[in-house]
Amino acid sequence: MKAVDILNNHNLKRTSCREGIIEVVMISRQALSENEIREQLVGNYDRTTFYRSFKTLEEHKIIHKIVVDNQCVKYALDNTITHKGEHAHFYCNTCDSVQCMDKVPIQKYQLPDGYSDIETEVLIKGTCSNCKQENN
Amino acid sequence: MKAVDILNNHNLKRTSCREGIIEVVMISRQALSENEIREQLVGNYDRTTFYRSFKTLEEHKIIHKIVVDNQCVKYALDNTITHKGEHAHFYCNTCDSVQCMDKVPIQKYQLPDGYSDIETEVLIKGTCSNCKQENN
DNA sequence: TCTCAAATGCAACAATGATGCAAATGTATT
DNA sequence: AATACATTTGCATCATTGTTGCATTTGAGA
Repeated sequence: MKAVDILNNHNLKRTSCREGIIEVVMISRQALSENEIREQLVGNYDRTTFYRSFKTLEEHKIIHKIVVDNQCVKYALDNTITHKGEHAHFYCNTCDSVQCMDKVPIQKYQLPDGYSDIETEVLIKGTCSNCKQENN
Repeated sequence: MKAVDILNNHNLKRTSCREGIIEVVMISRQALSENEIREQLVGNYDRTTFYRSFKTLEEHKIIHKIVVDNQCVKYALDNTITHKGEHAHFYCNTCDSVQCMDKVPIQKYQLPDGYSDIETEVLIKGTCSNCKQENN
């Protein structure tokens, strides 16, 4: 699926900023921060445009946001595009990267009476395979 | 355990700001934001002092931070004080409250080869028991 | 090509995280 | 109880991020 098709499917205008963001996020194996995405984009966009593009893409479930700590926000393609289901996220303490763990499904949690869950976010922090190798 | 004792145990100076924060957090059944804590404090402290107090208390594992979305940060007593172990957090979409689910332990996730986990954060979003009742 | 809603760029503001430094304060010692 | 010193505070200041209003520009259908 191409970025343009995704935009069309969602009745979103094809603007170079949106198209660029989707393409960058689609290629990357890791979730990317706003700045990491900006660096890989061809055009130069105003911060507001960028911000609003993220918001739009997120609202249409084309990308999803992963918040590690406050002040550390990353974006990745959404499940509805990748068709890989709900998954845990991994944050590497060493290289600060964030990855969608497509093979690690979210487990079910039993809540006390009266509580109902709609969505569960799992963030696993540790050392990624890349950084582990470097220690050997 | 009193706030003063906690500070002493960690070799931290007993300042009214730190003492106040611990007391407020200790009493509350819910995790509280910076502003919610400030409102309940007697004294009036500079924002920087406040910020640095949180940082110190967090570093000494007296309180812990729960990040819901970026821009939504709450604080609660840490496990090392409550002795209740690692637990999931619950965020109520309706009333915006955050609670430590002491009875909901973190489950183990099987990671791909090469990845090692140090810590797992689980945030369950939904409707809390209070808000559910109100719908009846 | 024209039209119009939608998106962009710019200005501006709020909230939050963070640091340097002088003044004030907590605590151990005398 | 007074002193001394390291720690903490308050203030100024700055960077980053989230957010909104508005005039201009642009995408896409007629």
